[in-house]
Amino acid sequence: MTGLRERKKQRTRDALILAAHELFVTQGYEATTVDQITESVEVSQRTFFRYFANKEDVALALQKMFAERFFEALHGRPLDEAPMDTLRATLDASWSDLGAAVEEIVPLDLHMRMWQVIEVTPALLAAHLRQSLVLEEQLAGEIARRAGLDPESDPRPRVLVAAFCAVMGVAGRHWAMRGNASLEEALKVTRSYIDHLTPALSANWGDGGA
Amino acid sequence: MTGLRERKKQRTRDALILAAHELFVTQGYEATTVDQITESVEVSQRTFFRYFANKEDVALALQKMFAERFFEALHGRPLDEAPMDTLRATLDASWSDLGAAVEEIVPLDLHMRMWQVIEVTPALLAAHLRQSLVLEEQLAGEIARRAGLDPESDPRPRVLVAAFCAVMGVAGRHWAMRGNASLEEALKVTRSYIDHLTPALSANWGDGGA
DNA sequence: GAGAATAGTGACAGCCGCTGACAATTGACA
DNA sequence: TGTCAATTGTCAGCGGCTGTCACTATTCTC
Repeated sequence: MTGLRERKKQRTRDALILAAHELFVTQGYEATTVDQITESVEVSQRTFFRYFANKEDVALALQKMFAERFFEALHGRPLDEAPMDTLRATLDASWSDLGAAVEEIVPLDLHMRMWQVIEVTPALLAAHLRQSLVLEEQLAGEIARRAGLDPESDPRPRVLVAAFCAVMGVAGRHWAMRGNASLEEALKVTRSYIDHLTPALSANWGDGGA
Repeated sequence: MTGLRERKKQRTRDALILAAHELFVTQGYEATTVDQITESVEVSQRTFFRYFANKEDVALALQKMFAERFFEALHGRPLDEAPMDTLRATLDASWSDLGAAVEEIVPLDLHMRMWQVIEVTPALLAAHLRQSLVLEEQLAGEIARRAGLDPESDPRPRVLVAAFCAVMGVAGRHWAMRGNASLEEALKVTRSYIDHLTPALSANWGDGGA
């Protein structure tokens, strides 16, 4: 279906991601040099930087895939849902597809451990947060479009999406550090955290929420 | 009150921050080299890296000051406030003090323009987001402590603070790019965004919120 | 199916951020 | 004033990243 050239490119790209993940997870991100990655794939360093803008990029390639899929999944939702329900439903719907897509490039277990490396490595965490912010802005634009609002003037889409993504982030961090390394667990934690959002904003925390 | 040595250190540090800000704002962050900064202050490059862990650090020094002051101000709040009210009140209380503290190092106008540079420069935005996350975690710990909750097991403090900080971030970005360059305006925007949080989470957006 | 157009790669040189090590200088304090 | 400790400058060097150019591999065209 696709040309030989294209397939070759895809293969080196995937190989770079896989090799990088293995090295990052075993040695740590900072301790791994780009040269080590390229040596293990047998390409030149220059080639690496033709596939990835920088060293962070290869570490966050799968996270980026997540963002793209999530955004696409949002398009498919029916228009009569309330905004918050749309986000929640998109989460549920895109979750398992995502696992399969990841597995085609690196084993899921490796991906999970990479997630922890990201949380623990300042440079990666920073880049990851910025990437999440890009997704957030896309989501806000789409939510506004669906609701027929102008995303520039009406703050509600941005505010809602910001809160939603923030909670997703907290859940992700909690899961990466303390949960068990399964996708289902991650989804469960995330859903639970999102359900805590509205109650947490209310004045009194008298009842148990742990 | 303090020794000569201490004062000298403070002065070089402030001079570095000021020089860096001027260069970043006029030339852009990436286009400015550390050598340019140190030349304009007449210290060696090595000295620069003894004051700042990296180039990003000097650009975010004032943002860091903000975070520290905000966190300290949280301590002073009465314990009988609801968590959300505490955060809101801390915001109001610490705002103007902050302007004064900044002005001692760089002119407020320069600081405002630096804020825009941060939003526009990927590397700086990333570092800024990570720094904000550190503040977020501190705040969550303190909110949990005040409420007598275990921050590990109870998600509510983290969720509340995450949502609050996320909205503050959206407001800050909106103000930096589109608002006028005054502190009062920034506070006004931020307050307004926070007031939109709870309504934005509700199901229907029928009423006008712009 | 041969040759032209194009895409992808490797090799090399070089800038810049950042660090370790050691020597030189400067302020603190008796 | 002399000693000690803190601060700084100098130098060498690593690693991330980029521009350039020649070379190779594929796709396209006739």
